[in-house]
Amino acid sequence: MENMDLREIARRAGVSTATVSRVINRAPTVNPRLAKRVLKVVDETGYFPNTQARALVSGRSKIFGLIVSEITNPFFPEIVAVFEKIAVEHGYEILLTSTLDDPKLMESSVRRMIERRVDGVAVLTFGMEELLLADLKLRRVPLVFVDIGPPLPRISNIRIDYLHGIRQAIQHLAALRHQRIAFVTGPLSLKSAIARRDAFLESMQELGRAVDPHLIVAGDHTTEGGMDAVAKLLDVAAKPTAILCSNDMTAIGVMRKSCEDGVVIPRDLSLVGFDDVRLAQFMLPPLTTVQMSQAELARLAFKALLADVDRENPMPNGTEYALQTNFILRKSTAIAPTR
Amino acid sequence: MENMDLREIARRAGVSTATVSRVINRAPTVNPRLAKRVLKVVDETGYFPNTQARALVSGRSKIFGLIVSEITNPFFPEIVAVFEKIAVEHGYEILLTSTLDDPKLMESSVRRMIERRVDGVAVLTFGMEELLLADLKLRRVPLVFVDIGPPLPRISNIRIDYLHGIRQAIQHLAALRHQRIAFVTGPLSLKSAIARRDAFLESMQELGRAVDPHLIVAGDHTTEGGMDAVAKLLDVAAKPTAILCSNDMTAIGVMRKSCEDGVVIPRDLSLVGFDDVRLAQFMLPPLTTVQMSQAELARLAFKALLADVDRENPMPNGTEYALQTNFILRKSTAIAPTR
DNA sequence: CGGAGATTGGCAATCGTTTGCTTGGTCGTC
DNA sequence: GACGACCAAGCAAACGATTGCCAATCTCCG
Repeated sequence: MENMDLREIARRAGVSTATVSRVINRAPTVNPRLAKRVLKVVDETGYFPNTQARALVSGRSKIFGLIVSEITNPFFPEIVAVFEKIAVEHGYEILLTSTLDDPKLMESSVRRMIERRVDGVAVLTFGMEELLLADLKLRRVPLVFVDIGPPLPRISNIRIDYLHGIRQAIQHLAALRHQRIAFVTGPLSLKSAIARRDAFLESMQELGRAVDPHLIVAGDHTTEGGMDAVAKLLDVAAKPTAILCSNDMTAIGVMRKSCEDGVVIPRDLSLVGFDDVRLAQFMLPPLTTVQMSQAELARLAFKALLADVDRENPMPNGTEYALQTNFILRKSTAIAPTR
Repeated sequence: MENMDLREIARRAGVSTATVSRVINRAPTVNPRLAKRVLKVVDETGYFPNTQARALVSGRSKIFGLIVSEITNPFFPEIVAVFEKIAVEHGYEILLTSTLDDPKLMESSVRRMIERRVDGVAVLTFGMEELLLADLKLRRVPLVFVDIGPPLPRISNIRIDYLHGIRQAIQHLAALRHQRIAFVTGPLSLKSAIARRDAFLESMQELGRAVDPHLIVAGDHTTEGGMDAVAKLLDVAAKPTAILCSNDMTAIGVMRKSCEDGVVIPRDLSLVGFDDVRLAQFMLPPLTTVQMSQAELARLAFKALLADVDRENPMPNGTEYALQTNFILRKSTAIAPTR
């Protein structure tokens, strides 16, 4: 029961290991009656094929790597969950690594992926240095990035339309008569953080609004960063009446700090997040935010990888996928306070 | 560069594959000068050993399974992060699966673990049916459970002292003159949910308090469950002035719903959670809770697994580890309202 | 200088599959 | 009735490492 292998199954069923292998892999060339006999033995013995042996000879590990920046950031677990679900449905496992945006860890992540011979890697770090991926590229492993992948065969990109949702958010705030709208950025080492900031600037410009540079402060996509940002913003002479944050964690930090300082949201200050983390709706007040669907992102990433694996002649410039962002109205914004 | 194997390294270094293997595995019997020469070649070629081939012959996959109930519950990502970090430090990878407390998924989880030949499994679902683990037991894979593992060789248990923290919480509420203290349970199919409820009952009894059965309502460890629970509790004739929840997600749901109903925490209602999820401190008001350290739990689980792997003659009744819980005072409790 | 004992490194079997090639048998067709 | 086409099943060679066993070399001492 414990140490079953192909050979043993073959012996018990009175066939060769080749036949058993074919039965298990549903090869069409095997006589149904024989197949049934073999399957019966497989069932009775509780035999499971050894994935490593299989991987060794077939050259396919049936593992996809998934690199995220930080699993404890609530944005990612949802992605992991969906990606895992789909992967399993397709017979894949996932090798999950967190980089914490630390180059050392990125390198170790990539190394781990190569050692385990993954069949593809989804890089959802929103800004990882491409350099470190040289190794992966070299090995012709299919890759999928968010926004930053180079146009090469077997490398896909998911292009995120940050502007769409952010523009809606800004228009919403403008309609509420907010004159001084601040923006808390993410770490500017991340391409995606820059893209969000730029989408903010562009949206403001579209409305003919000048942006006071004092109203753009740097955060780091953590709650702590959000708290620090508020401290800076409310210290300014002309305080903002609305704040847009580069992600929800930042916004949650802003809420927390404002509350401590006696600033009431949304009465005194309107607040908009970004990501639409599941918890956003459970904040008090429920957080208005820009949604970037985590489930959809995971689906696209998997689809991209699966499309490139087994493909003999891949697109020479890779494939592109698009993901929309959308404004979600909840309760953390209100008409601007009159002074 | 791309297709390096032991043989090729051996050829280039002018030695046999056996020697290369020994160098890589730091066998003490190889001449240091030779070793240096081999390592140089390994470095130059960017060679990585093939883990599957290694696993096949050595019988050790260097993978630990990690079964959690739901990765999107903020309690778990922290565990995953710490477990992963330690695992990597020890040369292990992790195979993560979520069961969503669904028997079908539990079975598929176990099957996936066996197929990939994991060297051990940490079952952190807080109440998985033991039945499904029959397969794993049979294969002599080291296992670690929370509270519910049977006393068998290579099976460890992490015993959680729910009572300690919960007793502190109840004493705190009693000191604030709360007469009517309610409890929102988790899904009672989980052993851990039962244990928490029992700890609540025992703590109340210690203080000579009778518990009104109407003040114990069923939740399901989700925010939605917490919201429903409040609806039931505040509908009762003699409303509670304090609520203790079986986990933080439930407490967050309670906060949300209370707020909607105009009940102010902590003025009108004191609230205590359980788990001490990182986000708890960012709630408004910051959530008072009972801490069960996720990092420590992950550390213990890994330690338990590592201790049992490679061990020739394991403890006949398994090993036990203990994890304390502790009361964490924040801002969601206050003196009972006088009516 | 010779031989015992300790090192060092190579040969080859092995792990559990997949799969190209071969073989033996069945069937249809002329 | 013979021949080729076709199908099903088996043989055996990989895949890329580890490791037991043995042979060669070296060391050291009598």
